[in-house]
Amino acid sequence: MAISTVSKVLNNYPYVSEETRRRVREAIHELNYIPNTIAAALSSKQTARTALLINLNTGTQVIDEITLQYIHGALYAAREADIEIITIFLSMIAHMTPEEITRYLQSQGISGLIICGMTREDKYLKELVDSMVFKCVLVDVPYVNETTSCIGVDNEKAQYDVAKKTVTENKVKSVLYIAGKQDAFVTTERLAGMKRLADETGIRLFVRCGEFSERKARELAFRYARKKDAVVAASDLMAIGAMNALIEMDIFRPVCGFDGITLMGYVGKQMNTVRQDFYNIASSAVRELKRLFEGGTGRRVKTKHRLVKLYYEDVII
Amino acid sequence: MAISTVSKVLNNYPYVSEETRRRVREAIHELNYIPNTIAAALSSKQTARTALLINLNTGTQVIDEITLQYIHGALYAAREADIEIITIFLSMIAHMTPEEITRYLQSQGISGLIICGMTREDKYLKELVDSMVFKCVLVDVPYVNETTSCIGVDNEKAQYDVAKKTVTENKVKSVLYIAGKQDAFVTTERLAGMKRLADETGIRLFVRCGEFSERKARELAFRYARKKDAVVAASDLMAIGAMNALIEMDIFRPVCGFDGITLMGYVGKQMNTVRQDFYNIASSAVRELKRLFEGGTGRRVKTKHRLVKLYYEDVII
DNA sequence: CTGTTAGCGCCTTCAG
DNA sequence: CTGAAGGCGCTAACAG
Repeated sequence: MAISTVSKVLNNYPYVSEETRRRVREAIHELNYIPNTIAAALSSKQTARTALLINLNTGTQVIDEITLQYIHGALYAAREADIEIITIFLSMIAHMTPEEITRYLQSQGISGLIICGMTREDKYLKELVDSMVFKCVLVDVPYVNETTSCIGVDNEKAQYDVAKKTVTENKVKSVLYIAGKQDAFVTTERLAGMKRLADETGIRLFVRCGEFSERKARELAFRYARKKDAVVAASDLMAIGAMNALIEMDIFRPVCGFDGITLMGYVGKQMNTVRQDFYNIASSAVRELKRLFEGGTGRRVKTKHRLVKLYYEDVII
Repeated sequence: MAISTVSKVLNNYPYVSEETRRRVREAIHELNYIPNTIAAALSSKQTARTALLINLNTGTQVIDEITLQYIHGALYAAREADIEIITIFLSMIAHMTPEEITRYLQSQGISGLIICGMTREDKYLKELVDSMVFKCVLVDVPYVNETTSCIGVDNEKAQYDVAKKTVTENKVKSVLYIAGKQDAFVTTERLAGMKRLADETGIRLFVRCGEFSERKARELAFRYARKKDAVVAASDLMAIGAMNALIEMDIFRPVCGFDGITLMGYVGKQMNTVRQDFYNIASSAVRELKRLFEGGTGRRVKTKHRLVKLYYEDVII
């Protein structure tokens, strides 16, 4: 039995008789043989090692939850797809030049990147992506090139859908829309969804920026919600802020959010929201990266979203 | 210039003249040479690859925050210590037998483990640790053997310290102590700290199990807090629950927690708490593992804790 | 179908 | 102090 035959069995190559295959398996078992991935990688010039680049800029629990779901989804899918992923926090490479980063990653044998939480401020990431040295998948950032795909929910449609549900369920005529951060990628898209809804249904739209801040949203609701029929927020956190304001003012307005996060607290109300399923987005990202590895060209992938009602009374820990 | 000379320069070997060293460095720069970690690992039978095993059993945001801090701290320290870490969620291996897990890890060239979030239910992990195939560092689980160290705050002392602070600051005579889960490793230790405090100061201790649940703690506070001078909880989350109860009952009692997590909400009160610094614990774990790699034997490491006052009004996101 | 033979890119003695 | 040579464990042609 030759070394190479074993290799063929291990890698499920054709042209090995069932008999030999069986005997090899047996021997492997007897000898408690443990294949060495490192050597295999070296020999085959394995080309699917990828780095999961994670931005950890804010330390809020909501972000933490989302981040962790990204990591979890990506690692899980990677195992399924049999590609090796190493996790890297952006803070660990943010001080390096794009060239240094490239070298660092290449020395690790990395040829693919999945980037989560990239913002407009991360110029060096943009350069990294544009150098086209790596196959990239950007999560929640609408940017594409030859070797780069992006993935995320269809923010425009999702915001449209969830707001429409709220609006039609409650015969709403005017809406306070609490948008996200001015320069965020998603803000524009979600706002566009709201505008389309306003055009189609004729509701009056009143837009203010909530900065993705619970407190800010709360203040905005205090000032403007009374005169509107409903509040639509571009994130669950802001929706919670608005809802707290409504409760304090002791008035009822339907509220809807985005994200579908698990929250802790005593809000005790329900609201419509978009569940993005970060876990699934990350695993889709891995699959999309695999497509790129196999020669596919960059494209935009929009994942499905679901609309759910969250009842905050139920999620007290 | 021979291949081997370059290798020597790269690995900072002695017996290379400064002149040659300089010339090699220069050439490396000119040629934009990128060393291949994979090959290096194969050749040197590198022995420091480690797996970070993470338990993700509960999906609460508090747990997520802690988990993420563990991951972050470990990855960061690993980079400093120049050891390679791969992240693995326990859910990905929980269905395997210890033998399968061992094979899986060994085939990846892994010889060290850092285990976060292990509970008494994870029997297969215990077996894995006891097989002594890997060098292990257990985070927050007091168990040690020849090749296994454990690390974490001194729960007994920390609980003692923070409660003592609260007790002496407020001239307390009786305390409601809301303990954690019955069978958790940390519960016993923290309770011991409280008992010592009671013995030393003569305060009356009234103990109930809060299961690490905000809701449960709230209920307990409703029932018992009125007749006590202060509430000490074995976690911040439970402290928040208790505090909410106090607010609803409109009575004041000093409250203290554990963990030092960032919380969201409108509790608007302050409380004493133990800041555990999960990030630091994880990075200490990496350093401890390095010690094991270098031939050290298993031991228990207690990390320092700090006492802090949290003002929840300030941490609204 | 099975076995032989080169490497993969680097580290590590061991002579010069 | 420098260079030549033999692997590390595996894969990938290529001959049998």
